[in-house]
Amino acid sequence: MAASSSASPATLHDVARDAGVSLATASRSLNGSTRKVNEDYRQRVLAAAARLNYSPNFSAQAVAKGSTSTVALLVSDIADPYFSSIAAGVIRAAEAQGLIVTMAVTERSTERELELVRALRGQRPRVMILTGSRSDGSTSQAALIAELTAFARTGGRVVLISQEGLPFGTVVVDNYLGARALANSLVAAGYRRFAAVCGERALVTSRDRLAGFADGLAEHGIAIHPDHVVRGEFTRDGGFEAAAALIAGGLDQVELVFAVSDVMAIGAMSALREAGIDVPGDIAVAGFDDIDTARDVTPALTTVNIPLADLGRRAVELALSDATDVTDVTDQVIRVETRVILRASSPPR
Amino acid sequence: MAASSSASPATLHDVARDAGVSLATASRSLNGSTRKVNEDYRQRVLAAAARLNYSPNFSAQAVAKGSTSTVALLVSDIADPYFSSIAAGVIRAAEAQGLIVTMAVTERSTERELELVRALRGQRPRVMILTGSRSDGSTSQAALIAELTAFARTGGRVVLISQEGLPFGTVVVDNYLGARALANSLVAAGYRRFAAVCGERALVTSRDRLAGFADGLAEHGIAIHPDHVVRGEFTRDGGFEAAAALIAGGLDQVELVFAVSDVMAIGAMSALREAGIDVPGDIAVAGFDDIDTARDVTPALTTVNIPLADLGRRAVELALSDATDVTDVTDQVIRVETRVILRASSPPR
DNA sequence: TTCCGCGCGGAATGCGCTTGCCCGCGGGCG
DNA sequence: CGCCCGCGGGCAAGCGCATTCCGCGCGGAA
Repeated sequence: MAASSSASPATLHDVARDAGVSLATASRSLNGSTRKVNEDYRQRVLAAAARLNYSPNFSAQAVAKGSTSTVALLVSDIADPYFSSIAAGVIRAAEAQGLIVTMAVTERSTERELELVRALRGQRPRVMILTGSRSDGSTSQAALIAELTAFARTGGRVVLISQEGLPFGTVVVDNYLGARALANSLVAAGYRRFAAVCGERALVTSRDRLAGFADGLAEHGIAIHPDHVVRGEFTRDGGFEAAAALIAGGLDQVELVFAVSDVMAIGAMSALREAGIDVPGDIAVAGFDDIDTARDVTPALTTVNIPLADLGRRAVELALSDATDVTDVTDQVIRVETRVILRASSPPR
Repeated sequence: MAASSSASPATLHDVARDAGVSLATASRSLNGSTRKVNEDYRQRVLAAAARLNYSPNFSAQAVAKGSTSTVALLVSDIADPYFSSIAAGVIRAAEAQGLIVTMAVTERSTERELELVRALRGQRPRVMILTGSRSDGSTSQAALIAELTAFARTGGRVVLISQEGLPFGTVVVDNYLGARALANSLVAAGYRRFAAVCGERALVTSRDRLAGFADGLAEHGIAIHPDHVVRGEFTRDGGFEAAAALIAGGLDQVELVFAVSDVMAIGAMSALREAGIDVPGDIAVAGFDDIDTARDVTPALTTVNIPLADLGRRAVELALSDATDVTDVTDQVIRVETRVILRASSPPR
């Protein structure tokens, strides 16, 4: 006692000595290998481990067996409910398999994403899950793919969430179809004049949703006036600012504002409220994602449901499923369904 | 090419051979040790590394130098904005120091928390950050402390967020004072009759906030009727149900419902709304935490601000600050300030 | 010209652990 | 009664890397 300051952790060697057995036996007792070990010995080892408060060194184990049991997860912004829900799904599924999750945040920068992938590769994770919308036209895109490919070729599994077309396992949301269905529902509810709050032009997700929505409207001969399509960051504040711009530009007869994500929709609602515009009295709003808070804002937000936690869960399942030591089953695609949810923010007209 | 399937990653050895230098030189070139290495050689090594797409094996590095550069973070529920904001702060601060964050989720179970701490110890993280309210009276509490102590004694740093009294570095929020200040502000705003929506009795955070609030009211000779203190899970749904119970029990002349957390407050607001009770027309609401969505609900939620991301940031700073190889500077306490934020959910009466 | 010291590359050691392999022992079968 | 086989303990060889120490070569001082 007392000497306290910073001893080093007990090693397997210590345990073995304390139990009076060999290293091999200690190792085999503690994580049951294929080999059996005499129950007496096993108990002795377990007791010694407990006595010494032994905790196996994962790094050493990883080095020795040449594989880890970690999952690396890359998200744009963990404070964003969209990502945190997905992360929750990933973590839950991973922990169920005894895997540990390491997480990194790109802050929506593709350069940073590349850096992080490079860094995470050093962990030799079993699985690497990337989420967040791809931006095409990014210069680091090619480098990213190269890095991921290198990782995959050395036995790593890559799964992308919500971004199609890359040669890896993928869990996608049908943004286009979901948005189109939403548009149809809204037209059926009596809306005719729309505005849209979008993310930056390069963001595939934003673009797909806008396209789906526009096409849905087009089926009914309705178009969104170009002036009524505004853009901002793919965040709550981006939605706020875009909506503010929209208001400043004059919303004419706009009846409903479609925001390409719930967080943007919520920002937009705040902007409308601040401008003294009543939602849904003066103008209706709809979003996309069905994040938890969508039902808690007032009026509750009409949106398109995505089973977010499921996205995460299925991503790890997809990653782990591959017993198939494959050439290119690697680019499997799981498509999850969306569902239009009409709430008070878009009452029937 | 083509052979594709699962080669093993390039090792430092490969790089050294490819560059025609020794292992030592390669190592020194790639992560600049104290020793200098001839610029020519260095370039050769760098080139070889790039050519082979080399990525250093962190596990091996960890084993070799006997220390890792990871931070382990334990939260109750990553989808809860309270925790995800803290996590965001932790991750940002950790990444700024070149540390990798591994995350685990306790799902509010103390047994699970213990298991996870045990597991995470195997990672030999530099720092372990636990967040989430302590529940006293838990049987695993002692075992948890033992585990953490063992970890700390072997050189690990433990930091607790928002839970006082344990012999480790701690970042605390003054829940009591914050709630008391809130009570004072609300009384000043003209409120006199209160109800409270709380978490389970054992949750220290919930208890402190309720106590502070009650004492704040007591300063003005006001008390909360025991029937008007309801309990539920420390979640959005818990708040919803507790408020529903409150409503069912009859709210008499209650003017304001204080929920001990914003998520519970938001649940409570939903319950009130569903019961046809107008907020704040019929009844006002206040919460605690100032999560992002507090300002986006309607009416915007009166609450007590906690700089959540800062909590995370300061936790890692505290953990890393200790150059002091100490006996028990380890139980340092950083106290962060709270700030009452009055919003539309509690207009002056 | 000789010697010493310094700068820097390389061989070797070790980190904590897993696992292939050898070997001793006991039991079943011929 | 002897042989063979299988069970299971232990030895030791790594896993990929950092780091210590050794030694070589070169430059400057005497």
